[in-house]
Amino acid sequence: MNVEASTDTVKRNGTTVCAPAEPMPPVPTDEREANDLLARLAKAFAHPARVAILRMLVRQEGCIVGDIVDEVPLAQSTISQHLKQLKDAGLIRGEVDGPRVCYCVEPGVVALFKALVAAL
Amino acid sequence: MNVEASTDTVKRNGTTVCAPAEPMPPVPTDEREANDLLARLAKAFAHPARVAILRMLVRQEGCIVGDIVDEVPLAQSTISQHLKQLKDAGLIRGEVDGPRVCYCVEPGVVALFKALVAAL
DNA sequence: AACGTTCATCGTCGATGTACGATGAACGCG
DNA sequence: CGCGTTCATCGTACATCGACGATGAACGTT
Repeated sequence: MNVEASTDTVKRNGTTVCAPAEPMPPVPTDEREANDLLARLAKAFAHPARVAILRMLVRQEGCIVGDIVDEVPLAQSTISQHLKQLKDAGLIRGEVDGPRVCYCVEPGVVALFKALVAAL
Repeated sequence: MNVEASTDTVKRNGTTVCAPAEPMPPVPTDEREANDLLARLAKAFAHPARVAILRMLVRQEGCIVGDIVDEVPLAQSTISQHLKQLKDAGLIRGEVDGPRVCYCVEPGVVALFKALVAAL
């Protein structure tokens, strides 16, 4: 059976939305801490698939894993691994929605990354 | 014989300066290219030592490898490897200065990285 | 020409990253 | 309850990273 049950241009995510976002964490004053943090966040962006995933999440403000699997040409397990890396870096958050999982950007952490890069 | 020949608070880099900088490369219009490029640059920042090195270079506008080896607690060969990665990413440029090598930031590429991140 | 200094490269080793298929856990539905 | 869907995790295989010491190449100095 196909996924197309209700409409023909379904986006799986439907109405799933995210919990309220956290505020932006502070930029470390200590330079070594700032370096470590920037490196950790940069590492999360160090793969094209993860950049693509994060862009998707930024665009549509919450997204089901299946949507990502449809758009990124990688196996489902591989995408799940990339999502885990993004989550471990604090850049995204996953919320269970029945049998599915909705991933959302953590805008504060993205803003922190932008701030760290802009301060280079 | 020590390096301290002329002054006692020597910075090895002395008067070594960099060639004029290149302008900022264009931000790719194709999203996949932008993702690849951002991932490639982010990977260069994905290690604290490389962030520290780049910060040094930004601060003092041109730097001798020995200065970096003095400030970063890693073996000389390891630092050379990190410099190579930064160079391969296009973020820095090395110019031979007698027996030494002066590394300089490529400000256009740094600006490109900032632009790509800011556009997230 | 011989030497010391400076830096890059090589070889090695363990750790981590990336990809996949297979399996498992959680959930809604019939 | 049994079943299909959805996603995470496991196990595996290969590539790359990150660190080091040792060696080599380029250069200035003596």
